[in-house]
Amino acid sequence: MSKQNTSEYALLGLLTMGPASGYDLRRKTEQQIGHFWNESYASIYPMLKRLLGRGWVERRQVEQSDKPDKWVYSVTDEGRDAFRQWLSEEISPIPPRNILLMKVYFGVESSNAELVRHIEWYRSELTKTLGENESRIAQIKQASDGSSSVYQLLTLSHSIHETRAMLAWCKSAIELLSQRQE
Amino acid sequence: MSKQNTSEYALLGLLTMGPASGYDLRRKTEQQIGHFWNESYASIYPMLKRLLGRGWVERRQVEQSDKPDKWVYSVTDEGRDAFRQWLSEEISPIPPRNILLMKVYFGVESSNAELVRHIEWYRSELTKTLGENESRIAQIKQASDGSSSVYQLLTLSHSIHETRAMLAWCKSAIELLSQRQE
DNA sequence: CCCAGCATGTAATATGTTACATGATTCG
DNA sequence: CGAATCATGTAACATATTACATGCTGGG
Repeated sequence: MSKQNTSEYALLGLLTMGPASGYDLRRKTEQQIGHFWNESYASIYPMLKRLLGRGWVERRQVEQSDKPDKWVYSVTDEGRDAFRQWLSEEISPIPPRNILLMKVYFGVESSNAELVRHIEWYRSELTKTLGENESRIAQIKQASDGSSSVYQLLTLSHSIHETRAMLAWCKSAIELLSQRQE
Repeated sequence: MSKQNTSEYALLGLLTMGPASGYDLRRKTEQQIGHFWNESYASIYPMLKRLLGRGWVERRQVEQSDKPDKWVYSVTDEGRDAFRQWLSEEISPIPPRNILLMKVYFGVESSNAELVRHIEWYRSELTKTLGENESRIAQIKQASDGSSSVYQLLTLSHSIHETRAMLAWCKSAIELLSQRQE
């Protein structure tokens, strides 16, 4: 596993679920895998070009009367093989990066009021995330055929576990910092 | 806040706690803030150079009889001001990237046994992390003067909350995937 | 003498982000 | 006609990772 290229595999994975244009992929990355993977949109077209070059995807032009024409990409057999191969490979951990915790860590240089302000911002972000993920789960459960949605639900459940834990931490951190005299 | 440069502030922050050489910082980033921030070691020296250029740190050469000579860096007043300024700035969220969840999401292309294998690897990583963080907490509580360690403890508590939640998810995910026929 | 640890760096490569550039079509 | 959405891309910049390169010192 010399190179990661995880973002390329993200696109490839989305294409295993059905053909899509670059523009489609742009939204799908956000809506479908956005809660655990972010895509830099500017690199979607270059990545598709590379995938084409490797023969992992192919594209055909689709004319549309109501909208501009578009290129629709789909996975080739080699692409699907490569994707499955990647799925089976060992994962190398992504090191953490949390700016909030850095500001907390260096709290002696700051004030407790300032820290509480940051943590409250964090809490509001988390609350938003939690709501989004809970409504996604509800949506999937309604529209579910029952089988392939298990995996999506598992990823959402992961995010919810994580978010709830972070919210609990926020609560205790805010309480602690508010009580303390500086 | 045009640019982030959070890594530079990480170094600056560590230097507000006391002078250190590049080599020291290399270990400190790992041991002290490693659980929420990773540093690419290759960039420590270039970053220190930039911090020097801005007048945020200064350095003096320290001769050592038993070890090679070294440059010891310390924060200037301007550096401390810049750091405090940065501490007060609003945080912009770092988008998530979780390879395990990507492999779970595309589980239909894989097998449940393979997924379980990945999740078990993840669980072992988490267990290791949890142990490390718990022993760090124990260490700090022992050696504590009681005041400035609150912030370190808070960041560790965050990691522990997070890790425990992830472990709970692993358990339920493994149970679910093991039961299911494919 | 060799290895481990201390100490500082560079080069090459890969990856990611921001902003910009262009143009079609539909709807109000 | 102007705004919104669909659609594809590039250029410039910023950042990160891997591997390499060098040299000191102490201890086995």
